[in-house]
Amino acid sequence: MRLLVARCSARYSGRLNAHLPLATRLVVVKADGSVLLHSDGGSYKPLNWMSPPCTLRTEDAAAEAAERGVQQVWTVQHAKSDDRLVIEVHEVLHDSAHDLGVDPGLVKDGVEAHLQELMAAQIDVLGPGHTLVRREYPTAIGPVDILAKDAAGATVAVEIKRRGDIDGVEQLTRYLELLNRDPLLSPVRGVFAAQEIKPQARVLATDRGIGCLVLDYDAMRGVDDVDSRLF
Amino acid sequence: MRLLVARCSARYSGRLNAHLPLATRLVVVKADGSVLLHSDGGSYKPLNWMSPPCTLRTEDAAAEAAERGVQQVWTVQHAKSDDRLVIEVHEVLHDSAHDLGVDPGLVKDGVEAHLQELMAAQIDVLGPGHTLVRREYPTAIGPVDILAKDAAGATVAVEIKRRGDIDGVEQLTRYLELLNRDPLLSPVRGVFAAQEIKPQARVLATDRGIGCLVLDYDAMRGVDDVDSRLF
DNA sequence: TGTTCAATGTCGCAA
DNA sequence: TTGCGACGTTGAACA
Repeated sequence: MRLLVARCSARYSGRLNAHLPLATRLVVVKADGSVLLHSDGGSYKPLNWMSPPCTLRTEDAAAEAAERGVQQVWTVQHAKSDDRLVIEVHEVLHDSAHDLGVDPGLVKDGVEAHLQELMAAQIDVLGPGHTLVRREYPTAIGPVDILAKDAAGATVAVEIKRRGDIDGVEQLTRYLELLNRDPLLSPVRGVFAAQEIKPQARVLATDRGIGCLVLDYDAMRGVDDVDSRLF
Repeated sequence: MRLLVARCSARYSGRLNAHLPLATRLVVVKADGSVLLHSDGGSYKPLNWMSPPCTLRTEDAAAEAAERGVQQVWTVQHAKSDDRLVIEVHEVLHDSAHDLGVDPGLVKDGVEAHLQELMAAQIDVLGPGHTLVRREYPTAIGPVDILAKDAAGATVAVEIKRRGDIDGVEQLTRYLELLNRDPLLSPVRGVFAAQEIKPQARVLATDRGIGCLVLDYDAMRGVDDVDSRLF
């Protein structure tokens, strides 16, 4: 990994065109040739970058550029597309290289799949008398998160999201349309369940006769913990 | 901005829990207190990070941690949430600080807004005789990108995307359904316009009687440049 | 300040 | 490889 702190300007062309005026920035060159251009603020997203696979070519500035104060020109060319990042280095304030080795990677502990597990285990959050048919009920266009029966024996299809927006309602709508073609299941009622449901999504769901259910993750996990202790 | 290259492990807790095993990494501390943890590969996304506003506390390792080889413990606490990143520094290989100043920021060109401008100015890409009604035509569920009339005076609703996938077709379908309820506009025809249209999106659009239009950004910009020179 | 939508999104999984 | 959905999404525009 090479770290450069330098006054520089940059130009990206590829999926869009973008330009960075002259300023002091951090340039990170990773072992795979990828390049990040960071300012001293903002978030983790660089001002500009090039993703691997790509190649970096560094060269002294041509006469024309040197007159504008450019010392070096770094060209980062993507290997599989026309994406290109050109950095004009005006002044180097720091330059160092480091051998980092391979990273073992991040170990995550997710929330997303957990909601589905918890809901399957506590299917009565749908209302008294509900029973689980199965999780990930397969259909031609993908698995329905949860299929259940209500107290009256009618089928209920549940789509679970952490954040419930309009896309999730569309997804559930497609499932319902398909499921309702099956005479063994029809009529199938839809429930859109999420930790948070956006107003527009709620309106759309309601308009289509789909129920909305806000899930309390902490409460459900709490119940689950109690269960865990009992067994 | 402080740059640290160090053997370290890290633990994040907040919206999820995650752990980074001991390895050599780059730690970037920005002027606003935000922290990035980068490995020597992957994309521009750090392995772990803390976004501003947050505060960094660095301290020498307690006896218990020192026995595990830890020299320093860096705790990055988010100011407005419980998000926390704890870095255990085992060995410092590089440590430097740099004054970068404020960045003038990135200038972009070629995003969806540009496409919409260009298309409004060159509405005849829809076909001869088309006229613009207005951009961002408001409806109850959000603005339609472009509303136009064709040569015969019939209404055309256009949804513009940089990359056209299935979501954009769904969006346009919702607009069309709504617009067609308006007797003053109905019947409204739909056109899905994008620089690139995914095959699945094209199939879905065609199935719903929605036209597909692939936009050549460079060509449209070229025409626009010519116009700019003329007036 | 909150909501909505685009993004050079990126990332991971499965068909 | 491609499609598809989630993301500690981030970021910007707008109400």
